[in-house]
Amino acid sequence: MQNNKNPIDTAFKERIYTLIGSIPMGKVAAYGQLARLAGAPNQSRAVGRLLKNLPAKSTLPWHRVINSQGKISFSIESEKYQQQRKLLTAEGVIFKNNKVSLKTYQWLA
DNA sequence: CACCTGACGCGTA
DNA sequence: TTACGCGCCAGGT
Repeated sequence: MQNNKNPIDTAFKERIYTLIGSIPMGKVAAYGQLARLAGAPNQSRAVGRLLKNLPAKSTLPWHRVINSQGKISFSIESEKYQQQRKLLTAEGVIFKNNKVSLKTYQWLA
């Protein structure tokens, strides 16, 4: 266990993980949206870092997290882009001109 | 220690 | 609608 870790950062991380885990299949959430729900409105980049450092063994639906433009935040040429898009398409998310419908975000109030 | 980079987002032009 | 700039800030060089 890491002793002097900042409890606030740890709590933030846990909240983000919980939120991501609560995203229903076929729906998505934006980095900034999650950060906001976790109580840290200007930390969208922190959410991105969390996912980047996410251990491969994790079962979190990281692919359901995209940016506020409704697009996947990887280069359209990258393998990661293709992988994420494939996962989303497999659960019914429709892409139109590389973007998902805004309705896809409506998984919460 | 300075400087760059990035799984972001928003306001302006 | 697309293009930039700036805020934010942990990590890497």
